Amino acid sequence: MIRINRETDYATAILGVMAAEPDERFSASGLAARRGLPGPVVSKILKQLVRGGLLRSHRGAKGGYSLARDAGAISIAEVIMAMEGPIALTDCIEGGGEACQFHAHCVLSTNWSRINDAIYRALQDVSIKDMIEPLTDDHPGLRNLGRHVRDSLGGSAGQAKAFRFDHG
Amino acid sequence: MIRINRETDYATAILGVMAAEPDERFSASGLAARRGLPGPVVSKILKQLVRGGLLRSHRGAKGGYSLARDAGAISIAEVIMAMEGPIALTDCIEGGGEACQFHAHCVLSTNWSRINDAIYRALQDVSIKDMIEPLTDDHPGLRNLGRHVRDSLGGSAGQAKAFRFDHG
DNA sequence: CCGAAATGGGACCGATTTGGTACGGTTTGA
DNA sequence: TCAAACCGTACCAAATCGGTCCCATTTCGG
Repeated sequence: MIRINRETDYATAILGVMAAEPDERFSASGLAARRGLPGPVVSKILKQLVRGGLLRSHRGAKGGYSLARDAGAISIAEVIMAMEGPIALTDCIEGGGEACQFHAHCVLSTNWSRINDAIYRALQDVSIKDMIEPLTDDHPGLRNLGRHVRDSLGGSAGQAKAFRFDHG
Repeated sequence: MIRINRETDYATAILGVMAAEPDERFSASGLAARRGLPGPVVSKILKQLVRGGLLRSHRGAKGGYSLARDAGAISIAEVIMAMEGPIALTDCIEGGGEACQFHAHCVLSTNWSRINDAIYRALQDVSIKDMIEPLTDDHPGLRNLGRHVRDSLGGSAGQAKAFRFDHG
């Protein structure tokens, strides 16, 4: 239902805690306690974020997790992709057009692709840092959101590509 | 995965066919044949769209479905809501804040709400009519998209409300 | 050198959602 | 009266989601 799953939501919450003290090193259990979330879930999420390149992990005793980059440089779009894979509203977009089993409506797919593009760029313009502070009227990152959406819609013909996350 | 479900996709395809001949009356089986979709599925979708007020139905022989309003006045947001219920990225938004079982991160919920708001308004500005024609650079509906997104982000403090569809 | 504290990588499971089918009832036009 | 349509709803298999558990591996510290 145009909905991100719960783990992604938790992920932003966890990243929010870490963003407040960027130089700290956090253990999974510590973060779980801080957010009141079940330990195993937090652990699972953290592993995923490491695989996505958003966190760095340090093994062994006194190990833990820390942000891989500045919180201002981690976008919500990246968090979603790390947790859920490519951002693709429809099967058509995800499959690059070949997934339309019924080949039903490829006229529309270009426009779905544009909408997808717009949403992606909007999410790309909101960072973890933005999320942890109350947004004021003219927060630069968020004002740019609108512009990028407009730009993406004015661009050349739709390339029906999903925005894939490089998990490698 | 920030993904609309397949039936919603089909719904836009079906509405697209109907929008091309606004005065026609379409049977479920006819539409299914035209789009190459399984009959029962199309039928199910059409019923849902009637309940959502987007289509009018006419029973009996020579009956069928027709658009309840002009195709330019039916937004993608409405289609999604008719098919999938309220547009709410997170549980928090949907439940009005009380659904946070772990009460984890209500600092962030306001900002999620703003993002949700932006996406909703963007989808509200794209009509079925827009979807059936290749979008040019400065299609008015799509240019407005960006502006509305910006407006929603500049607004007053976030009211964490889902955009509910009145199914009654 | 050993043990505790951490992460890494899975497997696993119940509950929900999704995608699709089926069937009996009701309305309407010829 | 009969067939063409819609209406409602129940049903089902498959996929996804939310969450737990277990064990291997790494590292620090005494």
